[in-house]
Amino acid sequence: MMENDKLVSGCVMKRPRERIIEMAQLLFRKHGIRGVGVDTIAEEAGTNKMTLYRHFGSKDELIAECLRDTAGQAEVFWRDLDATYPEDTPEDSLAKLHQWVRAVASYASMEGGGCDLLTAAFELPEPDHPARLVVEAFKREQRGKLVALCRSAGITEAEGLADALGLLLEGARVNRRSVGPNGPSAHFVAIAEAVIASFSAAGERVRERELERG
Amino acid sequence: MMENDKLVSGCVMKRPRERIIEMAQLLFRKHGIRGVGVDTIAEEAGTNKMTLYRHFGSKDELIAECLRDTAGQAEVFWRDLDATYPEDTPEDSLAKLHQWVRAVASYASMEGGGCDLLTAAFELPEPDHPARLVVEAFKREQRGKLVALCRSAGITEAEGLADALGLLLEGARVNRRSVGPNGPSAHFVAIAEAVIASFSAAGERVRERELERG
DNA sequence: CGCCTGTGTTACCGATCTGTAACTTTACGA
DNA sequence: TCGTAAAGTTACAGATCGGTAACACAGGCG
Repeated sequence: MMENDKLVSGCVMKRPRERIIEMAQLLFRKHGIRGVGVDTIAEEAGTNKMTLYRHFGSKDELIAECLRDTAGQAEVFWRDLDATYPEDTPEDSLAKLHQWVRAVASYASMEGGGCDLLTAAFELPEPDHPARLVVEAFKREQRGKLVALCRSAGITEAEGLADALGLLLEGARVNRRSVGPNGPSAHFVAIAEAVIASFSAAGERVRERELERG
Repeated sequence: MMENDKLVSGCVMKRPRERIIEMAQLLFRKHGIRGVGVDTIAEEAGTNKMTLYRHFGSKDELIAECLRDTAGQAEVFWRDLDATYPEDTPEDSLAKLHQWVRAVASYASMEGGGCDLLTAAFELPEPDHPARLVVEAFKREQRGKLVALCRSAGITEAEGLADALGLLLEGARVNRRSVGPNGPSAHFVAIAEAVIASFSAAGERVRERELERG
């Protein structure tokens, strides 16, 4: 029983705020953000519209809060990755990079795994929507972490490889959304491995050339 | 003056059907598909709701028609490409592949270039929506053409390269939508070239090995 | 001239949307 | 036991949504 849970008539139940966020995330994934109203969210969460508005103020703020919650799951993701490969040696970091590929692939192949922020970016075109700030900040942060991982793995063009992997991952997500899980996105791991290999080989060639020169 | 234009009080004007489609595409890009109503579309197109419904029957059908129109532009794209590189030799096909990269990059960097179908896939989650059929068919068709191009360019793993390029392109589009045109998507051409090079080199290595063996 | 097709106009339907007001009930802690 | 804060209830406002009915009007063509 967690900190913010409550006992209602003998039944353990999370508090309304959490129930609303979880149900909103679920319904947003199922029907789209604009495809579900606050009334439905509140009812399905086992509460009512007034409580929802007392907690979040507006639907837009609820959306932003849902995205912040989703983005927070990425921290667990990186913590797990750091726990598996705690060393900072180039060899361990390269293994960690390969593990990153497998992990994001398995996460992205889950039901709506990691698509929430992309969906928001597409469904809410208004440039000053509170949700867009969350999306932008998250994307930049993830790119930074991936660049750092590539760099400590000894990749010379760390930013190039990180961007390549980032685009491939987002492409895999969106492609899965378009043509289903059996399309090109199914080969994400193989493609990503090939790209990593080519960037590693490029670094090797540079190093060999430097050795030749003296 | 085109076939379907009309002279109204001395002014050349396209017919309502075309005006509605063009204005709908524009407004869908600006406010999202669910973010704009049929009333607004009709008014902004200089006509009225009844005419819209007489032509398209429903908003969903209008959406599908808009996507079919957008998808049709890809045919012009490939025709231009074929016109520039009419030969089928591996050398010309490889040059054509590089030209494909540059062309889709410049197309994707245009205002909402090629994002309409992705937006629809994200905004319309219902699996039997008429728009989803258009999206799926289009994606498969484009992949087929790209695979064929890679193959005639002498790439051994034609499908692998085609999928890699496809995912990169879709990733670039969606990334641009998330963090703007100055993010990782700005390096799409460089990344795509690197990937092509690595797939070409892989083929070279295979061929060298076969030569060594006999 | 009369016909016909395409288009414009107005009014309307029922449903749903975000958001608010006022009030009642519940739970928990001092 | 009483006070307080969170949560539930009901009703409603104002707007917008997709979609339809009925009718007026226009131009082209025989």
